[in-house]
Amino acid sequence: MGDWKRTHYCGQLTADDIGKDVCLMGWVQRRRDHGGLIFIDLRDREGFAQLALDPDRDPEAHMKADKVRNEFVVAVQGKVSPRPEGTVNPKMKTGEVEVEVHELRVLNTAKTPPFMVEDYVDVAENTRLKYRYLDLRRPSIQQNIVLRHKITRSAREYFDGEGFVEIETPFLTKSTPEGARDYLVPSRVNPGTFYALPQSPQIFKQILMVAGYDRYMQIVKCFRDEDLRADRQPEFTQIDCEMSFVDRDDVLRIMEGMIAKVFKETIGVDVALPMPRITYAEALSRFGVDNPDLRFDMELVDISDTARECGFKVFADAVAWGGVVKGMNLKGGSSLSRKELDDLTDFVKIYGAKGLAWAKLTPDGWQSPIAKFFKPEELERINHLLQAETGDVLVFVADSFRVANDALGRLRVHLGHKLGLIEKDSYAFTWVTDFPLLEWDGEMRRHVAVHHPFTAPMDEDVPLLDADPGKVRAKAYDLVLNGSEIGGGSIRIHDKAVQSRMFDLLGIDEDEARIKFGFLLDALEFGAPPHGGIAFGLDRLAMILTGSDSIRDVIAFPKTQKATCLMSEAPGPVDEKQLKELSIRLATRPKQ
RNA sequence: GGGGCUGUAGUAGAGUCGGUUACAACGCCGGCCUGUCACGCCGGAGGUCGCGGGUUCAAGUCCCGUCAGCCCCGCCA
Repeated sequence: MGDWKRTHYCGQLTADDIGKDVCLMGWVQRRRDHGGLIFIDLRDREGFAQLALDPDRDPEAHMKADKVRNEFVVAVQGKVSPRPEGTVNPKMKTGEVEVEVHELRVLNTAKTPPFMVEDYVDVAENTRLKYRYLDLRRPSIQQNIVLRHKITRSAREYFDGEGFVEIETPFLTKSTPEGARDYLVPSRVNPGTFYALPQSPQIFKQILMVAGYDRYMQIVKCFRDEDLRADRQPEFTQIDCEMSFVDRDDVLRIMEGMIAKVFKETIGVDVALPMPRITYAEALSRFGVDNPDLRFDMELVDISDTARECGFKVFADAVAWGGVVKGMNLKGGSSLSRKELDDLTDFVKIYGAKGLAWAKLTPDGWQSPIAKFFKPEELERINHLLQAETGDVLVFVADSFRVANDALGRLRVHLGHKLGLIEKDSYAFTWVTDFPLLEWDGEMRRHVAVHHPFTAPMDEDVPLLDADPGKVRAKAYDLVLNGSEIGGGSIRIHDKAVQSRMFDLLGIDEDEARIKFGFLLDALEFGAPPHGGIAFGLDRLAMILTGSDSIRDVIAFPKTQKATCLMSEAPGPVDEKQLKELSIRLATRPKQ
């Protein structure tokens, strides 16, 4: 670079800069050699600038430009000038100007990249991940990463203004029962023992409340050793909060404000407050899932009462065995072909449904393989319940409450996309409240916490803890955006007796509770304030705000579905010496 | 653990019914070109058809296995 100092970003040059002497530094996007004149598109974080190298004006710079190739790192000094009449490029932000280069320095050469560093090239994901540093140079990914920064900046600003204190909690901590599989870290100093990387800072943030910090927040990595999905990585980031002396409504109100500020400051969208709320029970009943996508209608309708008496054995039996029959009206869906309807049947089978009954509403009534099993008045009643009109398609699942809701709920979202019911750039928020506290686990033959073991039951349901634990509702809440759970939290138990009762119900005996998180139980006995909090999934929030289909597009260095990093080749084998220091012997040799 | 999709020059693709030397595009290399901007024109190089096995006179193509990437189920308090 010599003594050169960059004066401008490439992407920020405008007509206002005409006449200025500038120094730019960046990467060569493309070189266009006209025999005489050479043009170079120079790229940096902020965009592109066209460099013009004229052999008559600056022969030495022109000669150097002749040797320049894609992705070379180049510095230039020159004058910003208006482009000649007729050569303005309206497609380019800096298309009105160019830099007349007087001097050019090649700061570094580059091998020919394995793929073009451009937005529109379609490259296999494994190639992108192996050369992640090149992929990250692409403008669209850079915009995602910068937008992610804006999210955390806005959130921190907001929380600071609301009196929150950012406090770090340990990564080397203790394995806790319940929840996801832990990532373990062996302790060298204490042979045979392990730290666990936190699945969330849950216990520590509660202890910070006991410690009197009152309002805590942290933007923090969490680790869960579970299988990956398009929106799930083994290490991910939470915007984590906890507050003392608050009830549920306090938490929701303050958190809505944060989300609204983030939306305004990242993508300029005004979020209407307060956000709508729906109970867990209502969400399940109307949408089949606890993360309803409210960008479109097409609600589920329970027709069990009609199905119970009907002549179609599949429906009647399902109800007789304690299940339900639910249906959905695909408004104007008669354009769906027989093949497409069959595909929908395959779709619901993924979620355990045994089949999907369907009926097309023609001017003559039901056109359906199952029409013959129903009396006219039964069809009439079902049509009425589903508000069916000519041109609609009705679909039904008869199964257990869980399977019918799950299958139709997922089908609803599938069809919402397939039938184009979702308006682009729309953001439908809802709080989901009143989750059940506990869920019966048939395999483990005991209750498990729906949220986590520190979630408080609703006051009016506390008596049910003994009578009917499965019926107890929790002071828990999720924030759902466009059908994606972007945050979840609860008011916590701050009373040792209730906490002990909870462990009891979870089949965690006192000794085990003491070993696993006795320190929290101890802390609860030293003046724990009423408290509660929430954690937002930063990655999912960033996905939605950037319109990304994959979580990998909003994480600088993501992992593959097998939880490997193709760039660093982690995880990898370690030296025998390292293992010995850690008192570890391998039962399995790593695959070569 | 299970289901599905994909894998062919550096990149992303075509490759018919199993049949001659595996195509054209972008990129790359060389040459020409003074207003392009996905510059243009001419020429050239570049292949372990993911890997292993099988069927066959003959396999990119068919079969079996395996590996990798992606999507999903299970899992993810």
